[in-house]
Amino acid sequence: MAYWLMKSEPDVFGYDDLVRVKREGWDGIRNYQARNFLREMRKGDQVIFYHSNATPPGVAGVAKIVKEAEPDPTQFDPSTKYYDEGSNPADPRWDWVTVAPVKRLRFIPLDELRTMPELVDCRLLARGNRLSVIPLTDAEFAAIVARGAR
DNA sequence: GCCAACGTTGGC
DNA sequence: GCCAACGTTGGC
Repeated sequence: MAYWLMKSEPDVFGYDDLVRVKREGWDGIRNYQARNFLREMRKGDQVIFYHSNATPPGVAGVAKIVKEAEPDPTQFDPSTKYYDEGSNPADPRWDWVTVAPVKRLRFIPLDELRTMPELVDCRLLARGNRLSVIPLTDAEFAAIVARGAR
């Protein structure tokens, strides 16, 4: 099983929203590196749900992959801000995965994540990091879950 | 292929 | 609202 961290802006879609809707297509990924990670995800992989652009930013809970990558329908929908006129329906450029909630964690603010020795090498904390889908090691995932269980 | 301009992300 | 980081675009 693989582990991931995915960012979402809680003003748009937060962990509470995931709990409410029970499963959600993770739309709007428009970065090739992030897309390639989406394509590596397998059903059952565990995901740390991170609130970005929030006050404060931080980890909100655990989710899981319930459906593997398939074309993100918003790329073909001009009414959404994720529309990509350059994407060919015969060979779609962007994918989404479907996620479901697993467990809410005690909210772990970014400042606290920065104090965790297990996360010193995590891309989330790297200067200038903007990637919204990040692979985690087993140890990083376990440390975050343990921290959020306190 | 280089690189300047531009747009976006995301913390603060 | 500001700005650092960095990905993308497009002229050459």
